Amino acid sequence: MPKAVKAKKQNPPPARPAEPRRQPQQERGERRVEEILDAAAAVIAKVGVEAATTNAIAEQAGSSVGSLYHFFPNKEAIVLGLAARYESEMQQLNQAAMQGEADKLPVALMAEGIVMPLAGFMERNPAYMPVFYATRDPHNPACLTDELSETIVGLVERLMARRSPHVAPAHRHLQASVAVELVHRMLEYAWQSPPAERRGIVGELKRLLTLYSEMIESGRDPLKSDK
Amino acid sequence: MPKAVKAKKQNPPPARPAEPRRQPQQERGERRVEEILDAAAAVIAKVGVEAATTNAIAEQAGSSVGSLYHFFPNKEAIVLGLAARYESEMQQLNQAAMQGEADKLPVALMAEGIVMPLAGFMERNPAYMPVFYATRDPHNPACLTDELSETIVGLVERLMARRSPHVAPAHRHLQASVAVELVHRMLEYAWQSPPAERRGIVGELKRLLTLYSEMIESGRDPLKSDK
Amino acid sequence: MPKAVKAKKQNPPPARPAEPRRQPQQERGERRVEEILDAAAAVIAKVGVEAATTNAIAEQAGSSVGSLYHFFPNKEAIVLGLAARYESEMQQLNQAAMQGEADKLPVALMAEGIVMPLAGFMERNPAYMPVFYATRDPHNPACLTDELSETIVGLVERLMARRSPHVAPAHRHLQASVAVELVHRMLEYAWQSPPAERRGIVGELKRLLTLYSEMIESGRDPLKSDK
Amino acid sequence: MPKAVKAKKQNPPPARPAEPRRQPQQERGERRVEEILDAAAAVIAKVGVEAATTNAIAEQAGSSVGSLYHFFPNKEAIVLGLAARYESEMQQLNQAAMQGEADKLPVALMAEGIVMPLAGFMERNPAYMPVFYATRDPHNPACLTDELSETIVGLVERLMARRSPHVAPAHRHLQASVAVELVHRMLEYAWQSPPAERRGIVGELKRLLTLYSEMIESGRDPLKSDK
DNA sequence: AATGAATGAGAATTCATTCAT
DNA sequence: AATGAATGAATTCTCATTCAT
Repeated sequence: MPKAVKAKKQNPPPARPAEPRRQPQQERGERRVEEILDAAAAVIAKVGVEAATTNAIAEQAGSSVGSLYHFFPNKEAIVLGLAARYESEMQQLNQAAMQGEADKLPVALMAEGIVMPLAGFMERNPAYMPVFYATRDPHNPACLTDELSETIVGLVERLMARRSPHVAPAHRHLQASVAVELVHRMLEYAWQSPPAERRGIVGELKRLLTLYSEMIESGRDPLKSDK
Repeated sequence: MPKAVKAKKQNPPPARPAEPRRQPQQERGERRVEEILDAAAAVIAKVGVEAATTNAIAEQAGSSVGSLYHFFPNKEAIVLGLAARYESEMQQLNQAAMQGEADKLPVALMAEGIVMPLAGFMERNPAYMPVFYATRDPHNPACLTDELSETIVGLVERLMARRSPHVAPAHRHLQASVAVELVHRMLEYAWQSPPAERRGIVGELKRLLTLYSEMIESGRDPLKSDK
Repeated sequence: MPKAVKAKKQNPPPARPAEPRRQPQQERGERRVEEILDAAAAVIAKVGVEAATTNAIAEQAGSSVGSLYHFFPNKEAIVLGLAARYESEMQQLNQAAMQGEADKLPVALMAEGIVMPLAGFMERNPAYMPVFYATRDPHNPACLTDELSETIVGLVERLMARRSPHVAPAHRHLQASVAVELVHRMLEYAWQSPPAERRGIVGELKRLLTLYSEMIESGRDPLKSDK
Repeated sequence: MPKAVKAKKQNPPPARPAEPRRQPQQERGERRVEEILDAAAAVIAKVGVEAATTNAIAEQAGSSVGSLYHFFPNKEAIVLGLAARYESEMQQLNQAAMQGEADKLPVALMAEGIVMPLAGFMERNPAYMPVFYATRDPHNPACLTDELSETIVGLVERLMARRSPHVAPAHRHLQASVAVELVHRMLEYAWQSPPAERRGIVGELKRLLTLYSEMIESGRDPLKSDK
């Protein structure tokens, strides 16, 4: 008798607000929050988001669960905290890549300037992808849909607006989103692959991004072009 | 001597018993295996791989856990069973798209012929992406690295060999892999997005694939191309 | 392709997680460890080792499974913890029986002094035998081979060395082991028998031990003794 | 809140009669019963009584569970069936050892004649000890208390009656029981020990049995002898 | 008789979260 | 604030036994 499947239900139903239980005002508190996020990143890099237990994170932080729950209302909040931290770092990287001379750079160089810093970021932050994926997974209660990359997409849109002012805004939004996802997901692929293959994959990604940018800036639609 | 005693453990390595279950010997059994996989797909589509419990799957199959474990040694095997089923369906789709006239089709049409059937497949099989992702996640014990897509990559390589015989085999392998992942991951993105946006994303994916194919067949490297 | 899929499995050898639990850090924790062992002894005395469930033990301890698993990595560790506790109690009993005047006591009195305290111990610790047997059963994962009684055998050997210095050490080890097992197993028999018969069996055991000691000390081999 | 521990309860409460479901009259049925017992012995020798599953036994017998349950009402009955088979073999061995010339043999030779055939029996029947122990374990539902060895004890008593007619019958029963258990349990010890040590242990057992027999036949009580 | 699929209660173990100290 | 013990629902998996074919 096929019945409705129960969704996984965690112990009590913790009201979803999930904002940090208190804004740490003392420096010690802020340091602790950072230590916990560092620990969470380390644990998540090792075992993934699901398998990262709050106890493991606390231990890695040289602390105790109880202490951890002083600063975060639940595990989800820790993941979101990490996501927020990553977002702001990413933001800065992207800002750097998309400002000033980026407006007039040849597309190939622009692609290089966007992809390589991100590749470096992923190399340095092995927990980024698991966190990113968890916050995108519609089955995950901590899913952020896309609040996370919206700001980055915004950056890209603005860069595109400067380089290709003729494109309709709605279309531009789509193309910016696709470009952002293209870079993200192919970098994820690169880092899921054996290290020896990464360089090659990243190269192809740069080519893809260059081709896509050329297309946008030229206004050509390859699906219709019969040249 | 009030001490928490350490277990000796680590005896032999019986990880989990996980003995392969007997192949179904009666027709009824084969039907059951299919029903269980169907049920697993339904549950996974609803709640994801991690949250899909064996009990929920059994219930959805109108069966009991015991019966499920009669055919599958553990939950992981169910996911892998689904993956295998998907792979063979995918294989057929791709084979259809890459045979015969695909050799001489214009790239845009070839891209269309590859992307659209896959998009339809994903539409019909909402559990495909969760399963695919789980079997790719290095943190997941059921991770298959890439046995799964190797055969598809092989198909693509052969198509490419016919259309662009000049490319070096090693490079061709890289490009085929990248093309397969591009399609996969961007389709995943499309299906993680609100339905209204899917058509647009799929359109951009077709453009990306077309551009990439053009690049390969023309032998041009956009990273070096003189403006 | 309706096949029961074989799991790949056999990854690394993580048998069971079974990480040794943290030593209790607070006084409360030490108390809990003792309570859990007490509860385990009570439950095992009632239903045996196999049938003693962790939930039953936790309940008997007035605790919860989770708490139990806070201190013991698995059920096996609880049994081993009990075994260790018993061993150290036994050690003390034996030490008392084999020191000082035991060196020159007539064999019959020595046997009395060894057997009776152990009989009392078994009377007071009805879980001893089930635990002892489980830790000796080669089919049991918690089998300790004989680490457990080695220390007791050592005590006996030393007593024998003082009383019968002429015996070759290798032979002495054999005889000490046999004596220890004789006492153990016949006491087990006594406690598996109806209470009314115990006294008689224990008496015969004392006779056997006395005869065996006489034999050792006299150097006579009854298998060769002339009629 | 310490509560009463629930005893392990197997699925339905199968009425304890547990006699073979049918007396196999056809030869084929008898052969099947024997095959199943052989299979059970093999499996039990490998994994022990508790871990021997009915499915494993059926498979080892080249049969199916269903078939197995045609001949035995439950697992317990299989173990008891094995026990009965062993008992009758043992009986014959003992009968051979205790007849005719055993009446006048020197004790050392009598001990030899009793111990060695049993040692050979245990060597040939590695499932004997697990089965024997299971049917003696008061926590085991298949516990037979001592119906099993009663007949053997009877044999010994009769031998003793012929060799030492002066002993009071009640005392003789005790001594016969103790002698039987002595041999049994020390042989069990020998077979739980590494093969290299067995010969030595069996030798000591023969000495013990000889000493005990000498004591009985001489009427001397070593606990009182001050000689 | 034989086969093997079906059942489901029950066992071990985990882990997010709370609470006493 | 910090610590770590306590909780217990939830999950995976087992296995004796029954049943349909």
